[in-house]
This record gives sequence, structure tokens and C-alpha cells, in this order.
Amino acid sequence: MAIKDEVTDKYSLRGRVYHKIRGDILEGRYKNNDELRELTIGEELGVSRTPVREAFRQLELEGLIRIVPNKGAYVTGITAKDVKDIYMIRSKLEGLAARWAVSHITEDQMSEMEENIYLTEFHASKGHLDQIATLDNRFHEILYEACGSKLLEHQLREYHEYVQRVRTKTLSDNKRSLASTGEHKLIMEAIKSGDENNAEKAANRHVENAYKNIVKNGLKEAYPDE
Amino acid sequence: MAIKDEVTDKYSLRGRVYHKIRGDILEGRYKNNDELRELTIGEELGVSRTPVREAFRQLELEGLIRIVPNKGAYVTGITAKDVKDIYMIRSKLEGLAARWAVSHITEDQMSEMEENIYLTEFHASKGHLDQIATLDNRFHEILYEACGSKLLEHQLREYHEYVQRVRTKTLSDNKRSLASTGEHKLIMEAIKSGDENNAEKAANRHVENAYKNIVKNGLKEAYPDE
DNA sequence: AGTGATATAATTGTATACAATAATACGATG
DNA sequence: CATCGTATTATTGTATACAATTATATCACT
Repeated sequence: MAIKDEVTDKYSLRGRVYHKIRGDILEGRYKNNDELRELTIGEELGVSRTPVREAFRQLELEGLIRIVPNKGAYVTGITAKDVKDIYMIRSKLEGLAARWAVSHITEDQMSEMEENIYLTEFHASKGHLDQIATLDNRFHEILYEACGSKLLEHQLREYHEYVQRVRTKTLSDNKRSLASTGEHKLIMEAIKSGDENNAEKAANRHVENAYKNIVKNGLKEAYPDE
Repeated sequence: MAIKDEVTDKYSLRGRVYHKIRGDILEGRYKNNDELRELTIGEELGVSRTPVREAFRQLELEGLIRIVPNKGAYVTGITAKDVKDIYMIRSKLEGLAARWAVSHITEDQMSEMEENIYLTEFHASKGHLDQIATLDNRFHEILYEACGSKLLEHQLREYHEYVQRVRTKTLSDNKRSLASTGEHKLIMEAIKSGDENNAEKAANRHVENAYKNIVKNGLKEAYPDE
């Protein structure tokens, strides 16, 4: 109730609970193996156990918590190893997305991609970190939308969200953000020129390089080991 | 109640409902856009709306149904295009799994993989379709377990389940099952000899070939177009 | 004091009750 | 006869009640 009165009805109560807990886990506000009690969470958000339970079931399926029957729900979170795996998987899948985008991208999407890179170059030269981060996210979003596969789009978006925390942290490295923009440009140009093989390879390398940079800037401090 | 009394308590009521509906969708027992009513499903399985709703939320997250707020739940199912996308994605991810298996596979897993191929060759020569299908599934399971990544393992298993229906259908082609076993052997040998690049390529090609065979044997009849 | 049994409390699992929303039926009006 | 508005019904969303299970505390006994 409390929530429902305050804001417009963008989500159901269950939706709010789900996004709240999910955010708290992905942003690292819970520690690994923290126990989540239905009643406690419900009271914090001013809702009953029902929507909390439904949110728990979704988070369980997503692998962000694990539910022990008749016992409780425990935070699983994301480890340093997970981040590594996600980047290696993303490398392959963003490659596929870039390859497929060659034959599926619309004119509007192509224009937005070019504009995105143009703008990013400008803000990178000025050191505008916030804008760079937003544009970087948007570049990948455009790629996902342009690949022509709802399935791949959904999967990539999910992985992208999972590592959001470490990404925003690492983009504040100015040298990396310049290199990153250059790599975006290579992907865009390959797609524009219709070169599927190069588009795929460029996307592969871009994600691999992003991961290398993350390791260099200290992944271990941001995520638990095991 | 009805269910709980009949069988041992392997799953909660919610678990049963989830697996039941999921199976019905994946096996094609629902048509696309079929509406699922909480009360109806609950009555069919002898449970109340609560566990049904929790199952619905999971299926929604998985993308197998879509829930329109205050309206209802509608089957999304899997289309011919989805099958294609899944095979292309699987090609890349099984490649990764094979590559990672090189440095993560245990002795037991290696032995089981060799034995699996030996047995498959035997049953293929005799035309034992059921055994071949079981062993084929198991081969991929071993690969997933051996890759050393819970995340990749989970994702591959999910995709594998999604296309289970079309797989069992297509393996009844005897020529394909022989070729498939040969491809398994190539993957196994590359892993055994420690050749990461070849392991990845062999797995890529194996999944691509499996898809080509599916197309040849009539994918359109098994799945809706859009 | 330590150990085990039993009672008590806390927590989850499921069913039901109530509220809100959307679909449908029906009748008034032009 | 068509159309709009209203009443009714059906369905989902949420809260609460009860059942089952697990954790905790208490106390007797050695």
C-alpha cells in the first residue's frame, strides 16, 4: 500500500519487490548467503508475503537466490568467476548479434549507432564520464535490438545487467573509454559495410578487451571470490 | 492434495505445477496464445491458485508464457525461428564448453564420455533408437558438467531442453545418428588430446550439422512459424 | 556441566477471503 | 437496428488464515 500510493503504478507490487531485491543483489547490497525472510522483506516494502514469494520464485529461477524448501531463501549473488564466464559468453554472443545485425539492422538503428559513436567521441575528448557510460550502454542496446532475435536480445540484455556494476566502475578509466569507442566504431563500420565476419570478430574482441580492462582495474575488490 | 498423496514428495506443489505446464508447452500440447487460467489449472492438478501463480511467474521469466497484468497468462511457446536461433547460439556456447572442458574435465567424466561413444557406436550399428537418443542426451550433459562453469552449464541445459522435442524426432534418422556419433568422437578426442581450438571447432560444427539435419527433416511441421 | 527429549516459537507452504480490474451481458436511447 | 452506458460476472492481484516444517529454548537426567 505504502508504495502503491506514493508512485504511479508502473509495476505491480510483485514487480516492485522483484526489481528491488534484484537490484540490491546486483549492486552488492547483500552479502553472499544472506538470508531473506518473506515477512521482513514484505514489511520493509509495505506488502504482504504473497508478492514477495512470487518475486522469490523468479529470483530463484534466475539463479540470484537459492530456496531451500521449508527453510529459507539465501542470496547467491555474482562472483568474480561468474563475471569472467559472463564476459567470455558475451564475447561469443555479441559476436553473433553483430553478425546477425548486418542483415537485420534498420536504417534508423544504423543512424543511431553512428550518432552514438560520434557523440561518444565528443564526450570522451571532454572527459564527461556520465554521458560516456550512458552512451556505451546504449550502443550495446542498439546492437541487441538490431540483431533480429528476441531470444538473443533477451539473453544479452540479462548478462549485460548482471555485470553493470563492474562496467560503470571500469569505464571511468579514460584511456579505456577511448579505446572502447574505437572498438565500437570498428563494429559499426563492419555492420555498415555488410561484412559479417569482421562484425562478429570485432564484437568478440571488444568484449574480450573490456574484460581484460576489468581484471586490470581490480575485479577482486568488487566481487567475492567463490 | 491429490498429487501429494500419490507420489513421494519430490517436488512441492508449485514445483509440480511448474514442471507440468513447462512440459506441456515444450512438448507442444498447448497452442500458441492459449490462455491459461489460474483456477482451471489449479483444479486440474488439485491445488489452489497460490502455487499455480508462483509457477506462472517462473514461466513468465523464462519466456514460455507472457502475463498481461489483470488480464491473463498466454502461452508463448517456441517457434521455428526460435529453434534456429537456439541452435546457432548453442553452436557457440557448446564450443565454449568444449574449450573449457579441456582444462576442467575430470578423469571420471573423460571415461564416461569415451564409454558413451563406444556404446553409441554399438547401438547405432544395431539401430536401437531409444538407447541412441538417451546416450546422445547424456553426451551433451557430460560436456556441460565438464566445462567447469555453473553458469554456462545451466544455460546450455536450458537451451537443450527447449529443443528436446525436435531432437528426439530427428535422431530417428539413422544416417544422421551415425554422423552425429562421429562428431561426438571428434569432440571427445580433441578434449582428450588437450586441443582447445579443435575441441571448440568440433563442437561448433556438430551443433550446426544437427540443425541442418533438422531443417532437412522438416522443422516447419513441428513448430509454428511465427 | 553436558546431553537428550520435549515444548515453544519462528518460518515457510498452501488455501482461502477479499479487492481491483477487465470482460460480458443487457437494456435504454437515438 | 446500432450504439453507448451500466450492471453483472469472471479473472487476476493481494492479504490473511491455517497447516506443516524447522529452529530454538527449556528442563530433566546423568
